[in-house]
Amino acid sequence: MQRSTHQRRAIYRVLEEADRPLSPQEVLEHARGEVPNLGIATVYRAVKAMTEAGDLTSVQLPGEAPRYEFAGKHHHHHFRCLKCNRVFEIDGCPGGLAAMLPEGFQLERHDLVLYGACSECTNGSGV
Amino acid sequence: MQRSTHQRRAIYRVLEEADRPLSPQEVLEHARGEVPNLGIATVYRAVKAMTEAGDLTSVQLPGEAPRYEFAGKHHHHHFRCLKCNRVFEIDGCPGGLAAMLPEGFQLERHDLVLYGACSECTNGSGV
DNA sequence: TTAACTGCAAACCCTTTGCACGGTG
DNA sequence: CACCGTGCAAAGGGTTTGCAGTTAA
Repeated sequence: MQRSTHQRRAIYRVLEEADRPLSPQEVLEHARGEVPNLGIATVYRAVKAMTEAGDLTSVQLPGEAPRYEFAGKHHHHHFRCLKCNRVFEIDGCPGGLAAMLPEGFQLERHDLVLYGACSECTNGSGV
Repeated sequence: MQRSTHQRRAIYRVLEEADRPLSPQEVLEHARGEVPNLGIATVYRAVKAMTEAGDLTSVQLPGEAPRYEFAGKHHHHHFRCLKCNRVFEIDGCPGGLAAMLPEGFQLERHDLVLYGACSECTNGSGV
């Protein structure tokens, strides 16, 4: 079993407090508030271990490095802001995807990623 | 403007003859049939230039290296068969995606990837 | 002719690994 | 006390860049 160390608790807490998937680099920057000497290698090792343990899942957007969020959430998708590059969770899910498939194809799962501007980056249109 | 070189014509032809998106490495391997000393750097530079010129588009599936295909196709998505790993184009597109966004978010574009079994791999269920 | 293109190899970036020390159980 | 976990730094793998020679226009 895994040990509960100062570093891992900090990493866990950072992911817990963020309401969005974080990259290892983002985790490092946030967690250094608690553990100043935290190394990036430790973050990589921790998220890998937590993912294998089932506590985290990796969120992989096309062409981008993996981000991590807590596992066990309800089915959801992601939105990436093209200005600040942060990734947000989106609760909705379009229906009728199976109807898009050709004859004989069977749908098992799907990934949907929306791109645009988040509310903070949408200046001048209502924030 | 770009020059028409032996290497670029070979790279172009390889992508033209393939009926699926190719990775730079795959392009290199195929194109070396015509240009034995072709370097990987040249492939990267060529696909980058052709993409910027609008001749190619990159196809990026989550967690996978980018592949390239000819641009100018109609808006479409991709289906990857979990058994044979081939990627197919899907013509349909779900609507109402903007409605899934939180207040103040603006939708610009989206990526949808469907996973499952293609008709050839759906053995025992009607093929 | 001349400036873009190419091949090679080194540089880069992100991620992983090796090692000796520190801390958990 | 035994060993896992950590930080540092070096190694890896894939992509990009610098340079001098080549080639298209």
